[in-house]
Amino acid sequence: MARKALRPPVKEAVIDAAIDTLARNPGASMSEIAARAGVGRASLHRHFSSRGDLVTAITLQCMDEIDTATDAAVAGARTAHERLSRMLEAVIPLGDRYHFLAVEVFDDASLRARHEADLEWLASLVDELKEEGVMAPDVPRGWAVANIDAQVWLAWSQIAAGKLAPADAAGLAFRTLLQGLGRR
Amino acid sequence: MARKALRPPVKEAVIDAAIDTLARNPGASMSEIAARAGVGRASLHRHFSSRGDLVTAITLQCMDEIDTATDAAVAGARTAHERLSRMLEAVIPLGDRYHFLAVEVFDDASLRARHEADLEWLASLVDELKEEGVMAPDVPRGWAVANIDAQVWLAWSQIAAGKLAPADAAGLAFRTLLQGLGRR
DNA sequence: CTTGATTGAGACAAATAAGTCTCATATACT
DNA sequence: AGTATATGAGACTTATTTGTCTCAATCAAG
Repeated sequence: MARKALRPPVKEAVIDAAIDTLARNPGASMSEIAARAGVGRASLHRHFSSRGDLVTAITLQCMDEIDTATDAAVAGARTAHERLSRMLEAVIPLGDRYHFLAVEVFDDASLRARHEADLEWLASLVDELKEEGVMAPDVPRGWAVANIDAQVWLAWSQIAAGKLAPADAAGLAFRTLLQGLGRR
Repeated sequence: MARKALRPPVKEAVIDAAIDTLARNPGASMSEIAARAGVGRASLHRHFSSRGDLVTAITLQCMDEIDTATDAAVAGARTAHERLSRMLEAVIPLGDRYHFLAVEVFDDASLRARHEADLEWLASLVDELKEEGVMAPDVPRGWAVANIDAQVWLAWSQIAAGKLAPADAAGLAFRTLLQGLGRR
């Protein structure tokens, strides 16, 4: 049953290490990333020509992962209310990816555009929530979007800090979003 | 009535410029900060021996400003409910200071300790809110604290982006905290 | 007006990080 | 086993940034 000891996939290790490292410190050096990936520094440049390339590739990968997970989770849902809930359940476990996106500054124009598109998706979800009477109509669109974004970010931060059980996170974020922290 | 054209206070200009610049880009160089302050780069080192010194000084100043503003605003309030409201009203206009603190990583141990103390103050406010029946008792302490923190951060971000009127910000944050974005 | 302090500008060395290249080694594939 | 490919380690150059220093100009105060 012993699997042959395959050569570890360097590129994936680098991507994971970079997401992890850059999420904690956006100014981390290539050496730090290589060290965390358990890889020689030269190998980084074999897969990504420059630091900017690496950051762009990682950003795109994170966006893809989040979008894919969101689409799959939201697929069968009938109401926006349910879509919001399922989206949180799906995305919060990907918090490290999400956290990276929040920390990273998009210098690339196409990345900014892509991010805008994701925010626009959230904005139309907000509109639907209002139509369903689940969300108060007088809440500004941008405010609602920013709050949904923030809940995902917060949830993962608390999980990563060991202050929140992963199983509780999405439910807590959902409740906080719609009902706040107030009584009842 | 014409005031004598006094030499502009360099140190204060540097501090303001540093807060502003570092809030947007924590990795900003001393040259960038000097340029924004309209000051020679050498003058930065005349007032702050190293980059670390500057960051520490600014961090402390931001903490002091926020604590002072909070204490003054909260002074006359009778209920925790009112203290929360007044705190938001006082701190959100200092958002640039606050934003800087959120972005900055505390490498200095004493700064970390000071920040912990501020969070502890929030935590006891949370406890009081629960005793008053304003906040749901089953909300985890850390979650509540993180959410209050996040609302201040969010409010200022939206203001800075021109998406939210400064006059509406604190009220919106307060309502969102206690009632969420839900209807009623 | 004179004196002393502060500043801006620029030169300079040291440190750090990015990117390139080489070479010996290890792995995968046939 | 034999070959081609990928890796790790290190040397090296270049660019950027930090921190120091000097000097002429400016400003404030007596």
